Amino acid sequence: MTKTATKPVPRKPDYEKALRKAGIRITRPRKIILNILGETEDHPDALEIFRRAEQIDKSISLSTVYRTMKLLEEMGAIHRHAFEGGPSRFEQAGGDHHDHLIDMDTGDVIEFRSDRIEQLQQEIARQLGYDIVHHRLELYGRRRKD
Amino acid sequence: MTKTATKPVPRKPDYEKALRKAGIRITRPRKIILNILGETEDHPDALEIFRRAEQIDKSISLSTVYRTMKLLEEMGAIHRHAFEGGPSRFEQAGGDHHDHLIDMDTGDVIEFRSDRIEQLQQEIARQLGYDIVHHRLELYGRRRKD
DNA sequence: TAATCTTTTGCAACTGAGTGTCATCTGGCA
DNA sequence: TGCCAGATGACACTCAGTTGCAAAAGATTA
Ligand SMILES: [Zn+2]
Ligand SMILES: [Zn+2]
Ligand SMILES: [Zn+2]
Ligand SMILES: [Zn+2]
Repeated sequence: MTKTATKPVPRKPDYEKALRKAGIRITRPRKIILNILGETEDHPDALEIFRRAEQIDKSISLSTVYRTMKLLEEMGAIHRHAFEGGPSRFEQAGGDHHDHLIDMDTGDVIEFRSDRIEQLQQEIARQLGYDIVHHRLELYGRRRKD
Repeated sequence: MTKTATKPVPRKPDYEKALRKAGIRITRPRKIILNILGETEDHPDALEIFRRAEQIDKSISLSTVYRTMKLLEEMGAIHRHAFEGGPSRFEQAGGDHHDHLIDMDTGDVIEFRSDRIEQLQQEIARQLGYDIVHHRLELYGRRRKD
Protein backbone atom coordinates (compact mmCIF):
# COMPACT_ATOMS: atom_id res chain seq x y z
CA MET A 1 0.00 0.00 0.00
CA THR A 2 1.30 3.41 -0.97
CA LYS A 3 1.21 6.10 1.65
CA THR A 4 -0.87 8.84 0.06
CA ALA A 5 -1.27 11.06 3.09
CA THR A 6 0.56 11.45 6.35
CA LYS A 7 -0.83 12.47 9.70
CA PRO A 8 0.72 15.80 10.72
CA VAL A 9 2.54 15.85 14.06
CA PRO A 10 1.20 18.04 16.88
CA ARG A 11 3.08 21.04 18.24
CA LYS A 12 2.97 23.37 21.19
CA PRO A 13 4.77 26.66 20.61
CA ASP A 14 4.79 29.48 23.16
CA TYR A 15 3.01 32.51 21.79
CA GLU A 16 3.19 34.67 24.91
CA LYS A 17 6.64 35.93 24.14
CA ALA A 18 5.67 36.51 20.50
CA LEU A 19 2.75 38.64 21.66
CA ARG A 20 4.93 40.53 24.11
CA LYS A 21 7.49 41.17 21.38
CA ALA A 22 4.75 42.57 19.13
CA GLY A 23 3.91 45.05 21.89
CA ILE A 24 0.67 43.30 22.75
CA ARG A 25 -0.31 43.01 26.38
CA ILE A 26 -0.56 39.63 28.02
CA THR A 27 -3.85 39.98 29.80
CA ARG A 28 -5.67 37.44 31.88
CA PRO A 29 -8.24 36.57 29.15
CA ARG A 30 -5.51 36.23 26.54
CA LYS A 31 -3.42 33.96 28.74
CA ILE A 32 -6.43 31.75 29.34
CA ILE A 33 -7.36 31.55 25.67
CA LEU A 34 -3.80 30.82 24.61
CA ASN A 35 -3.61 28.04 27.16
CA ILE A 36 -6.85 26.52 25.94
CA LEU A 37 -5.60 26.58 22.36
CA GLY A 38 -2.25 25.16 23.39
CA GLU A 39 -3.79 22.26 25.24
CA THR A 40 -6.57 21.18 22.90
CA GLU A 41 -6.24 18.61 20.17
CA ASP A 42 -9.50 19.52 18.47
CA HIS A 43 -10.80 22.53 16.50
CA PRO A 44 -13.13 24.43 18.86
CA ASP A 45 -15.32 27.36 17.84
CA ALA A 46 -15.47 30.70 19.68
CA LEU A 47 -18.38 29.66 21.86
CA GLU A 48 -16.66 26.45 22.88
CA ILE A 49 -13.49 28.37 23.73
CA PHE A 50 -15.62 30.79 25.72
CA ARG A 51 -17.19 27.94 27.66
CA ARG A 52 -13.83 26.43 28.47
CA ALA A 53 -12.48 29.84 29.47
CA GLU A 54 -15.44 30.45 31.78
CA GLN A 55 -14.43 27.40 33.82
CA ILE A 56 -11.17 29.15 34.60
CA ASP A 57 -12.39 32.74 34.92
CA LYS A 58 -16.10 33.32 35.29
CA SER A 59 -15.77 37.00 34.30
CA ILE A 60 -14.49 36.48 30.77
CA SER A 61 -16.78 37.74 28.00
CA LEU A 62 -17.64 36.27 24.63
CA SER A 63 -16.71 39.53 22.86
CA THR A 64 -13.23 39.21 24.24
CA VAL A 65 -12.99 35.69 22.90
CA TYR A 66 -14.03 36.92 19.43
CA ARG A 67 -11.62 39.86 19.64
CA THR A 68 -8.79 37.64 20.77
CA MET A 69 -9.38 35.10 18.02
CA LYS A 70 -9.23 37.91 15.49
CA LEU A 71 -6.06 39.31 16.99
CA LEU A 72 -4.35 35.93 17.11
CA GLU A 73 -5.40 35.20 13.56
CA GLU A 74 -3.95 38.49 12.31
CA MET A 75 -0.74 37.72 14.16
CA GLY A 76 -0.59 34.35 12.49
CA ALA A 77 -0.76 32.56 15.83
CA ILE A 78 -3.90 30.63 14.95
CA HIS A 79 -5.78 29.44 11.88
CA ARG A 80 -9.47 30.01 11.34
CA HIS A 81 -11.48 27.32 9.51
CA ALA A 82 -14.94 28.09 8.21
CA PHE A 83 -16.18 24.55 7.76
CA GLU A 84 -19.57 24.40 6.14
CA GLY A 85 -22.75 24.90 8.08
CA GLY A 86 -21.18 26.17 11.27
CA PRO A 87 -19.25 28.96 12.96
CA SER A 88 -15.50 29.41 12.52
CA ARG A 89 -13.35 26.88 14.29
CA PHE A 90 -9.80 27.52 15.39
CA GLU A 91 -6.50 25.81 15.96
CA GLN A 92 -3.04 26.93 16.92
CA ALA A 93 -0.75 27.68 14.01
CA GLY A 94 2.89 26.75 14.07
CA GLY A 95 2.53 23.10 13.14
CA ASP A 96 2.98 21.67 9.68
CA HIS A 97 0.41 22.65 7.10
CA HIS A 98 -2.40 20.16 6.79
CA ASP A 99 -5.89 19.87 5.41
CA HIS A 100 -9.04 18.46 6.97
CA LEU A 101 -11.55 15.68 6.61
CA ILE A 102 -14.79 16.41 8.43
CA ASP A 103 -16.89 13.54 9.74
CA MET A 104 -20.39 14.57 8.72
CA ASP A 105 -22.01 12.45 11.42
CA THR A 106 -19.95 13.46 14.43
CA GLY A 107 -18.38 16.75 13.36
CA ASP A 108 -14.96 15.30 14.13
CA VAL A 109 -12.08 16.83 12.23
CA ILE A 110 -9.32 14.59 10.97
CA GLU A 111 -6.09 16.13 9.79
CA PHE A 112 -4.07 14.90 6.85
CA ARG A 113 -1.37 16.11 4.57
CA SER A 114 -0.61 15.20 0.98
CA ASP A 115 2.53 16.67 -0.49
CA ARG A 116 1.39 15.47 -3.88
CA ILE A 117 -1.83 17.48 -3.69
CA GLU A 118 0.01 20.55 -2.45
CA GLN A 119 2.37 20.26 -5.39
CA LEU A 120 -0.44 19.78 -7.90
CA GLN A 121 -2.16 22.90 -6.59
CA GLN A 122 1.00 24.89 -7.26
CA GLU A 123 1.20 23.54 -10.79
CA ILE A 124 -2.43 24.36 -11.50
CA ALA A 125 -2.10 27.90 -10.21
CA ARG A 126 1.06 28.46 -12.20
CA GLN A 127 -0.59 27.23 -15.38
CA LEU A 128 -3.47 29.61 -14.79
CA GLY A 129 -1.04 32.47 -14.23
CA TYR A 130 -1.53 32.79 -10.49
CA ASP A 131 0.46 32.64 -7.27
CA ILE A 132 -1.38 30.87 -4.47
CA VAL A 133 -1.63 32.90 -1.27
CA HIS A 134 -3.45 30.18 0.58
CA HIS A 135 -5.96 27.46 -0.06
CA ARG A 136 -8.68 25.41 1.48
CA LEU A 137 -9.12 21.70 1.02
CA GLU A 138 -11.86 20.02 2.99
CA LEU A 139 -13.21 16.53 2.55
CA TYR A 140 -16.69 15.89 3.92
CA GLY A 141 -17.41 12.25 4.48
CA ARG A 142 -18.78 9.41 6.52
CA ARG A 143 -17.00 6.55 8.17
CA ARG A 144 -16.91 3.60 5.80
CA LYS A 145 -18.92 0.72 7.23
CA ASP A 146 -17.52 -2.53 5.96
CA MET B 1 4.51 21.04 -20.53
CA THR B 2 2.24 18.56 -18.80
CA LYS B 3 -1.43 19.42 -18.59
CA THR B 4 -2.16 19.37 -14.88
CA ALA B 5 -5.65 20.85 -15.00
CA THR B 6 -8.31 21.23 -17.65
CA LYS B 7 -10.91 23.97 -17.98
CA PRO B 8 -14.38 22.44 -17.56
CA VAL B 9 -16.85 22.97 -20.40
CA PRO B 10 -20.05 24.97 -19.81
CA ARG B 11 -23.54 23.44 -19.93
CA LYS B 12 -27.15 24.50 -20.01
CA PRO B 13 -29.63 21.88 -18.77
CA ASP B 14 -33.35 22.51 -18.45
CA TYR B 15 -34.45 22.31 -14.84
CA GLU B 16 -38.06 23.36 -15.31
CA LYS B 17 -39.19 19.87 -16.18
CA ALA B 18 -37.17 18.44 -13.32
CA LEU B 19 -38.94 20.80 -10.92
CA ARG B 20 -42.32 19.94 -12.37
CA LYS B 21 -41.57 16.25 -12.04
CA ALA B 22 -40.65 16.75 -8.39
CA GLY B 23 -44.09 18.30 -7.88
CA ILE B 24 -42.68 21.78 -7.46
CA ARG B 25 -44.55 24.67 -9.01
CA ILE B 26 -42.98 26.68 -11.76
CA THR B 27 -43.71 30.17 -10.58
CA ARG B 28 -42.74 33.46 -12.15
CA PRO B 29 -39.88 34.16 -9.68
CA ARG B 30 -38.51 30.64 -10.10
CA LYS B 31 -38.57 30.89 -13.88
CA ILE B 32 -36.70 34.17 -13.74
CA ILE B 33 -34.08 32.88 -11.32
CA LEU B 34 -33.53 29.70 -13.32
CA ASN B 35 -33.06 31.75 -16.47
CA ILE B 36 -30.53 34.01 -14.77
CA LEU B 37 -28.56 31.00 -13.57
CA GLY B 38 -28.78 29.37 -16.98
CA GLU B 39 -27.44 32.43 -18.76
CA THR B 40 -24.63 33.54 -16.49
CA GLU B 41 -21.03 32.43 -16.74
CA ASP B 42 -20.04 33.74 -13.31
CA HIS B 43 -20.82 32.80 -9.71
CA PRO B 44 -23.29 35.44 -8.44
CA ASP B 45 -24.46 35.76 -4.84
CA ALA B 46 -28.11 36.00 -3.76
CA LEU B 47 -28.12 39.79 -3.79
CA GLU B 48 -26.67 39.91 -7.28
CA ILE B 49 -29.26 37.41 -8.50
CA PHE B 50 -31.93 39.53 -6.84
CA ARG B 51 -30.67 42.65 -8.64
CA ARG B 52 -30.69 40.88 -11.99
CA ALA B 53 -34.14 39.48 -11.30
CA GLU B 54 -35.48 42.94 -10.40
CA GLN B 55 -34.64 44.13 -13.92
CA ILE B 56 -37.10 41.57 -15.24
CA ASP B 57 -39.77 41.72 -12.55
CA LYS B 58 -39.73 44.66 -10.18
CA SER B 59 -41.95 42.87 -7.65
CA ILE B 60 -39.62 39.98 -6.82
CA SER B 61 -38.37 39.84 -3.23
CA LEU B 62 -35.00 38.99 -1.78
CA SER B 63 -36.51 36.37 0.54
CA THR B 64 -37.82 34.55 -2.47
CA VAL B 65 -34.37 34.55 -3.98
CA TYR B 66 -32.95 33.05 -0.78
CA ARG B 67 -35.77 30.51 -0.59
CA THR B 68 -35.33 29.56 -4.22
CA MET B 69 -31.58 29.13 -3.91
CA LYS B 70 -32.14 26.82 -0.97
CA LEU B 71 -34.76 24.83 -2.85
CA LEU B 72 -32.62 24.49 -5.96
CA GLU B 73 -29.64 23.49 -3.86
CA GLU B 74 -31.64 20.76 -2.12
CA MET B 75 -32.83 19.53 -5.51
CA GLY B 76 -29.26 19.40 -6.71
CA ALA B 77 -29.95 21.92 -9.45
CA ILE B 78 -27.34 24.37 -8.24
CA HIS B 79 -24.16 24.40 -6.18
CA ARG B 80 -23.55 26.79 -3.32
CA HIS B 81 -20.02 28.03 -2.71
CA ALA B 82 -19.15 29.74 0.55
CA PHE B 83 -15.93 31.40 -0.54
CA GLU B 84 -14.18 33.12 2.30
CA GLY B 85 -15.13 36.57 3.48
CA GLY B 86 -18.36 36.87 1.54
CA PRO B 87 -21.90 35.59 1.12
CA SER B 88 -22.67 32.30 -0.65
CA ARG B 89 -22.27 32.33 -4.40
CA PHE B 90 -24.12 30.03 -6.76
CA GLU B 91 -23.82 28.27 -10.06
CA GLN B 92 -25.93 25.84 -12.02
CA ALA B 93 -25.13 22.20 -11.40
CA GLY B 94 -25.14 19.66 -14.17
CA GLY B 95 -21.76 20.41 -15.65
CA ASP B 96 -18.59 18.51 -14.93
CA HIS B 97 -17.27 18.73 -11.40
CA HIS B 98 -14.64 21.39 -10.97
CA ASP B 99 -12.89 23.36 -8.27
CA HIS B 100 -12.17 27.07 -8.02
CA LEU B 101 -9.34 29.54 -7.92
CA ILE B 102 -10.39 32.89 -6.51
CA ASP B 103 -8.57 36.02 -7.62
CA MET B 104 -8.06 37.86 -4.34
CA ASP B 105 -7.77 41.24 -6.05
CA THR B 106 -10.79 41.12 -8.34
CA GLY B 107 -12.97 38.42 -6.79
CA ASP B 108 -12.99 36.62 -10.14
CA VAL B 109 -13.56 32.90 -9.96
CA ILE B 110 -11.60 30.62 -12.27
CA GLU B 111 -12.69 27.04 -12.69
CA PHE B 112 -10.33 24.12 -13.05
CA ARG B 113 -10.36 20.41 -12.76
CA SER B 114 -7.62 17.99 -11.84
CA ASP B 115 -8.43 14.32 -12.10
CA ARG B 116 -5.21 13.57 -10.28
CA ILE B 117 -6.28 15.62 -7.24
CA GLU B 118 -9.75 14.08 -7.25
CA GLN B 119 -8.19 10.64 -7.28
CA LEU B 120 -5.75 11.47 -4.47
CA GLN B 121 -8.62 12.70 -2.34
CA GLN B 122 -10.34 9.37 -2.76
CA GLU B 123 -7.21 7.52 -1.75
CA ILE B 124 -6.71 9.67 1.32
CA ALA B 125 -10.29 9.22 2.48
CA ARG B 126 -10.10 5.49 1.94
CA GLN B 127 -6.91 5.24 3.95
CA LEU B 128 -8.56 7.17 6.77
CA GLY B 129 -11.58 4.85 6.65
CA TYR B 130 -14.01 7.30 5.13
CA ASP B 131 -16.23 7.71 2.08
CA ILE B 132 -16.21 11.23 0.67
CA VAL B 133 -19.67 12.74 0.27
CA HIS B 134 -18.33 15.94 -1.20
CA HIS B 135 -15.36 18.21 -0.87
CA ARG B 136 -14.21 21.75 -1.23
CA LEU B 137 -10.99 22.82 -2.89
CA GLU B 138 -10.39 26.53 -3.24
CA LEU B 139 -7.18 28.23 -4.22
CA TYR B 140 -6.88 31.87 -3.22
CA GLY B 141 -4.27 33.72 -5.21
CA ARG B 142 -3.08 36.73 -7.12
CA ARG B 143 -2.22 37.08 -10.77
CA ARG B 144 1.48 36.44 -11.26
CA LYS B 145 3.18 39.61 -12.45
CA ASP B 146 6.20 38.66 -14.53
C1' DT C 1 -63.69 29.38 -17.80
C1' DA C 2 -64.37 29.53 -12.76
C1' DA C 3 -64.00 27.12 -8.29
C1' DT C 4 -61.04 24.95 -5.43
C1' DC C 5 -57.06 23.68 -2.94
C1' DT C 6 -52.43 23.92 -2.05
C1' DT C 7 -48.08 26.06 -2.56
C1' DT C 8 -45.63 30.17 -2.91
C1' DT C 9 -44.97 34.97 -2.32
C1' DG C 10 -43.83 39.60 -0.21
C1' DC C 11 -43.25 41.62 3.86
C1' DA C 12 -41.54 42.15 8.28
C1' DA C 13 -39.91 40.26 12.34
C1' DC C 14 -36.43 37.25 13.78
C1' DT C 15 -31.82 34.56 14.33
C1' DG C 16 -26.81 33.63 14.83
C1' DA C 17 -22.20 34.90 14.25
C1' DG C 18 -19.50 38.37 14.60
C1' DT C 19 -18.21 43.71 15.06
C1' DG C 20 -18.34 48.46 16.99
C1' DT C 21 -18.97 51.76 20.82
C1' DC C 22 -17.91 53.32 25.09
C1' DA C 23 -17.25 53.84 30.03
C1' DT C 24 -14.49 51.38 33.09
C1' DC C 25 -10.54 48.63 34.25
C1' DT C 26 -5.69 46.99 34.19
C1' DG C 27 -0.91 45.53 32.59
C1' DG C 28 3.47 47.41 32.02
C1' DC C 29 6.40 50.71 33.35
C1' DA C 30 8.32 54.71 36.09
C1' DT D 1 2.35 53.41 44.06
C1' DG D 2 0.72 56.24 40.17
C1' DC D 3 0.09 56.77 35.60
C1' DC D 4 -2.25 55.93 31.10
C1' DA D 5 -2.65 53.65 26.50
C1' DG D 6 -4.50 49.54 25.56
C1' DA D 7 -7.88 46.01 26.87
C1' DT D 8 -12.22 44.60 28.86
C1' DG D 9 -17.36 43.62 29.64
C1' DA D 10 -21.77 45.06 28.39
C1' DC D 11 -24.67 45.79 24.91
C1' DA D 12 -26.14 47.96 20.56
C1' DC D 13 -25.58 46.97 16.02
C1' DT D 14 -24.60 44.67 11.33
C1' DC D 15 -25.02 41.24 7.86
C1' DA D 16 -26.58 37.01 5.67
C1' DG D 17 -29.99 34.24 5.90
C1' DT D 18 -34.60 32.19 7.94
C1' DT D 19 -39.33 32.16 9.53
C1' DG D 20 -44.36 33.37 10.35
C1' DC D 21 -48.20 34.90 8.25
C1' DA D 22 -51.91 36.86 5.37
C1' DA D 23 -52.49 37.55 0.60
C1' DA D 24 -51.57 35.88 -4.14
C1' DA D 25 -51.08 32.60 -7.66
C1' DG D 26 -50.05 27.76 -9.60
C1' DA D 27 -52.16 23.36 -10.66
C1' DT D 28 -56.22 20.56 -10.90
C1' DT D 29 -60.95 19.73 -11.51
C1' DA D 30 -65.65 20.78 -12.87
ZN1 LIG E 1 -3.24 21.95 1.86
ZN1 LIG F 1 -6.19 21.22 11.79
ZN1 LIG G 1 -12.83 18.70 -6.78
ZN1 LIG H 1 -17.80 26.91 -10.74
